[in-house]
Parts: sequence; structure tokens; C-alpha cells
Amino acid sequence: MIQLTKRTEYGLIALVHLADAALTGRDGAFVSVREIAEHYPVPKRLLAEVLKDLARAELVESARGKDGGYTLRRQPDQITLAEVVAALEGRPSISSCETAERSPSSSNCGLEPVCPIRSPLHRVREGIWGLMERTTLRSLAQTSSLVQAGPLLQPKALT
Amino acid sequence: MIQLTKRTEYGLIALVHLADAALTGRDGAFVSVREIAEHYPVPKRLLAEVLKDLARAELVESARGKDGGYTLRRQPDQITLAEVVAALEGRPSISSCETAERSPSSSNCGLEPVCPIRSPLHRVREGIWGLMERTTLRSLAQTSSLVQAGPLLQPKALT
DNA sequence: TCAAATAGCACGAAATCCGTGCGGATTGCT
DNA sequence: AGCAATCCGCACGGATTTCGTGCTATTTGA
Ligand code: SF4
Ligand code: SF4
Repeated sequence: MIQLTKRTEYGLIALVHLADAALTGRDGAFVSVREIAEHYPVPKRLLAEVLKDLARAELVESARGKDGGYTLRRQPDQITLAEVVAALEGRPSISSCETAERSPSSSNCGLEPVCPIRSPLHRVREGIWGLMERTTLRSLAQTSSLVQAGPLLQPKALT
Repeated sequence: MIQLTKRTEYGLIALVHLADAALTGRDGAFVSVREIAEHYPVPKRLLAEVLKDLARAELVESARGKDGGYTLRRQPDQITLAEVVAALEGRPSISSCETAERSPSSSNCGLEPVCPIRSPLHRVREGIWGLMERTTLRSLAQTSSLVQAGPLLQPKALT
């Protein structure tokens, strides 16, 4: 199916929120999962799990303890949609054989030697992938977040 | 997940086979599911199910009874990957809300009003969709089929 | 009449994804 | 020291989707 998972959507929302926070004065400060979850009706616990994955992928930096949380490790225009998807869904695939390639049991399809669509589909995937690599977090954020979510905490840091 | 379903892969293989058959002399003749399944290690029964869907979508024409089967309804360069995916997976979506849009229980996400990534993601989907619309069955077929499977019956097409 | 083939529907098995429940480790504040 | 807030790691049950198959009916040519 050509559809992002909920995890990826939650991750993107969180990243946009982080980007927003960084751009509205609170640069460098860590934003907690709780704060993010308070802004959107998202399963807090799952959101935390997603942030952890993003931390492992080194897209965000984490800080433990009180006043801990997450913050972007790079500038919003240096983080691409492709990276986020790769971090949360693990596989830039489009055909089943590509997904299988990354596991011990390779070649589970059985018709790879004679598959007439394997190679062409790979090219299509490259196209999709390129599209995502050209979509930065900044371009995701500036369309709505800075305009809609911004006003809620516009002064400098939400009291 | 960004991956085509097995059904779609099977459908594409079948369509490529049909295109191949049409281009190598047997234009107009109907090709049975049995014949296609004999060329690739694919669950015959499921392949039949897929072909039925393609027939409903009017991408192929079917003929019942003896000597029946399927044949392309248009030229290979007039059938796009986007159409095939739409016929077999039903939904050109990328975010959950788009998938939900097509069912009675709309707005199951709950955060659509404040979602910061909804609109931007729609644009990404448009890009992917455009990519698939620009990928014709001919471009899928000519890369491998005409070169690899072609030799088996190459009489006069394929200079 | 018979055999081959598609049409239609529905079902159980398998895989994937969603969401949550633990317990543990850090950190700052009192 | 004690405590509360926060991230970390793992693992599980339930929901959803997809895969593959079974059965019957209908059509068509020999
Ligand atoms: S070999 Fe062909 S059919 Fe098998 S998974 Fe790869 S693309 Fe799909
Ligand atoms: S509203 Fe946002 S989070 Fe909800 S499904 Fe649509 S894109 Fe995903």
C-alpha cells in the first residue's frame, strides 16, 4: 500500500513541532513528549516510542531527567522526509523482494529470476525516494505550522 | 508503508505478459490465466482474482468459455501504473485521513483540524501519483520483457 | 453433453501495525 | 537523601490488512 504508517505521521508531527519550537525563540531547549502530546490528540505513549526511534536514527537529540526532552539535531531544512521514513519504517521499498533483501531469508518471492517488473519498479522507487529526499522538514512546517500552531505560543515561550 | 501489494505486482506481471503477447503477433487473441501462471511461479487462483479486478476496472477485456481469457483494452503506452494501482489497491492515499475520506466514518484521525502535516503530505502524494501516471505499461515492459521473455517468440515485432 | 474458462462471493490463515504495560536509568529540585 | 519528571528498552495482546483458497454459477466452443 502506498501509505505512511501512523508512526511516521506522529513522528512528522513531532518533528514539525520541534522545528516550530526552535524557530520561535526556544532554540536549544528540550521539548518533552508530554508537551507535544498536549498539542495534538495523539497516543502519548506511542509518540514517545516514535521519538525514541528518531533519537536512535540521530535525527533528534534527547536529554533525560527533569527538563529533559528532545530537540532537533539539525536545521529543519537539513532533515528530509526520506530520512524520517527510513528511520521509522526502516525500508525504502516498493516491491516485496526489496523488503526481503534486508532480512536473512532472501529471495522469498521465487520468481525474481524471471520477474519482468523488478528492474522497472526499482526505478519508480528511486523516483519516489528522490521526491522524499527533496522534501525537507522546513517545507513541511512552513506551510501550516508556522501559520496555525504558531499563534498559540507566539510571544516567546507560552508563558 | 511505501510498498505495492502482492496483488498489484501480480497484476503488473500479468499486464506485461499481455502486452508482450499482443506485440509479438498474437494481437487480439485472448490469453488465459492458466497460460500466464505457467510462466511465473504465482498463485494461479489469486492471479485470476486480480485479473477479474482489472477487468472490472476496464483495463483488460475478458472472454468466457473455451479459448477465453484476457486481452489489453488499450495500447501498452496508454495504460499507466497509476491506473493499475488504483484498480487493485483502490486508494491513492499517503496519509490515513485520505484513506478514511473514502468511507462512511470520516475523520477518524481526530486531529485533522490541527494537523500540521496534512496539507504538505497531500502535495507529496500528488508528486508520487504524477510519477506513476507518467509510468506507462510500455515503459515497464520494454525494459525486461521484450528483451528477456521476447526471444522465446520473437518473429517480427522487436527489430 | 463435456471440458475449459471467467464471474462472484466468502472464508480462514498469515503478516503487519497499533497501542500499552512493565521496570530501569538519569537528572534537577527541595 | 528523597522525590518527581523524563527518557530507555523490551515485549505483549488486539486490531487491521493482506494473502491465498474453496465453492458454485455462467458462458462458450467442440
Ligand atoms: S521479484 Fe518481481 S514479483 Fe517478486 S517481489 Fe520482486 S518485483 Fe515483486
Ligand atoms: S490529519 Fe494529519 S495525522 Fe491525521 S491522518 Fe491526516 S495527515 Fe495523518
